[in-house]
Amino acid sequence: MQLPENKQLKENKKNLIIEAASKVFAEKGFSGASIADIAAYAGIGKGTTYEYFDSKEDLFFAVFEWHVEQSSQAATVNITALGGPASDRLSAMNESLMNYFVDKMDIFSLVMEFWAASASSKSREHYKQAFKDTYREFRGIVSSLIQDGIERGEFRSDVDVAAISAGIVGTWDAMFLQGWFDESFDIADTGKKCMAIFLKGLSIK
Amino acid sequence: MQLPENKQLKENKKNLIIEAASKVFAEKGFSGASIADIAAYAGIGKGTTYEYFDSKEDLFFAVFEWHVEQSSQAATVNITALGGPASDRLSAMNESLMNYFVDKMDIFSLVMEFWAASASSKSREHYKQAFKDTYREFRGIVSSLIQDGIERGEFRSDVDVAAISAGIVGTWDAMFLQGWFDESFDIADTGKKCMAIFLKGLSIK
DNA sequence: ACTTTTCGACTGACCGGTCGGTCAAAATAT
DNA sequence: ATATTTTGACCGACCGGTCAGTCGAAAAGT
Repeated sequence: MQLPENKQLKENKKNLIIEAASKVFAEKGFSGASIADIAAYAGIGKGTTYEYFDSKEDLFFAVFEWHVEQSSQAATVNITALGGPASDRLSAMNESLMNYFVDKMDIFSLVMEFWAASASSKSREHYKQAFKDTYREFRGIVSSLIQDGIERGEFRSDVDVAAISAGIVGTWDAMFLQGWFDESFDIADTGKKCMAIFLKGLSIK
Repeated sequence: MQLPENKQLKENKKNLIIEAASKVFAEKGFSGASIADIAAYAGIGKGTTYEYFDSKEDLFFAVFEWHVEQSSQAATVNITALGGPASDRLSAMNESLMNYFVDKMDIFSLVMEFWAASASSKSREHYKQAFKDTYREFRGIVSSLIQDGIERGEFRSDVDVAAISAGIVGTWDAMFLQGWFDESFDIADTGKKCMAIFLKGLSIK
């Protein structure tokens, strides 16, 4: 089979470019990074980039999707299988996401570039929609866990599940934002304590 | 007195430019906005802009400081005077900030541009420092309120005040982020409910 | 041989920042 | 009161540099 092999190669090079672009965009921002920079970093010619992506915007969006995919995996890994108390699973999810991002704090600058793209890029609506879906997905996962906890009699049933889910998901953004600006801010520790407060508020007593 | 009147005029025009720049930057982002755009929007010549600001970067930073000032006022107004229960004052602060931003949701795109500037602008350290200070200020205000509540016997004393403050302050960012992407997300309502959870977690019982 | 992929020189649009000229009003002289 | 000079805010044409995207030629693959 040649075609798949061909496709495979294509796909590999595409990923190579995306990873290079990810680094360079993270370093210099969307506007600050030039296609020439990215191509040089990837060790290819400038023109080659355009064999795989139609435009700079297009490449940037591909980088975006790639990272959405990655973090979505970090969120769900180790959680879905596990069948213990809901509070344990929420804590596990919390820890998994914290660790994922603390490890790659350097790419958090990209997240801010993506947010900005949702506000003023040419394809802002495209980014907005993708973020909207992603946040919904994350809130959905948390909601299910909370709902499960309620049904097990672990959590109070008079809480607004959607609101708390938004709060918990939001706390992740919040921790990274504050950690980004302040090196002395302990992201993982503060995140854990915030989760504890949420769990205390949810607890049946 | 001639000099102050002169200064006054200067100051007025500076503000005029800042406000125009604020609109245009919010609309098109830092890179997308041209000085020509901004000058046209302000109804002045391009060259005039440079009588008041050294560079585009400089102007953008002025816009940033202007908004930091504004939101800082929105945070503290109605709170410092009031002497009721700490939980009431926290709720008041929550509501004041929510209302301030919900009213001017359109400028939230600027916030994201500022965040991005802290990551990849030429003067990223400048922005980072300013954000660090601002977040510390906000966390400080919340901390004092919580501390006060603990001393009044309103709140439990075995909580990590700094962590909860970070959580509460972070929730504001979080609500606006999620509201930004999703029109059907009720920022004010969800914010209120999250604050309620935090207060429940803090409550002496 | 010929097809596919890679490449980087080139182009044209764009834009930040400069600068010499203009003009109205303030200061000064008569 | 009127004429003359000085000032500096204001302007936009212009310059120099940058960079996304193109394209034809060279290299690699088959």
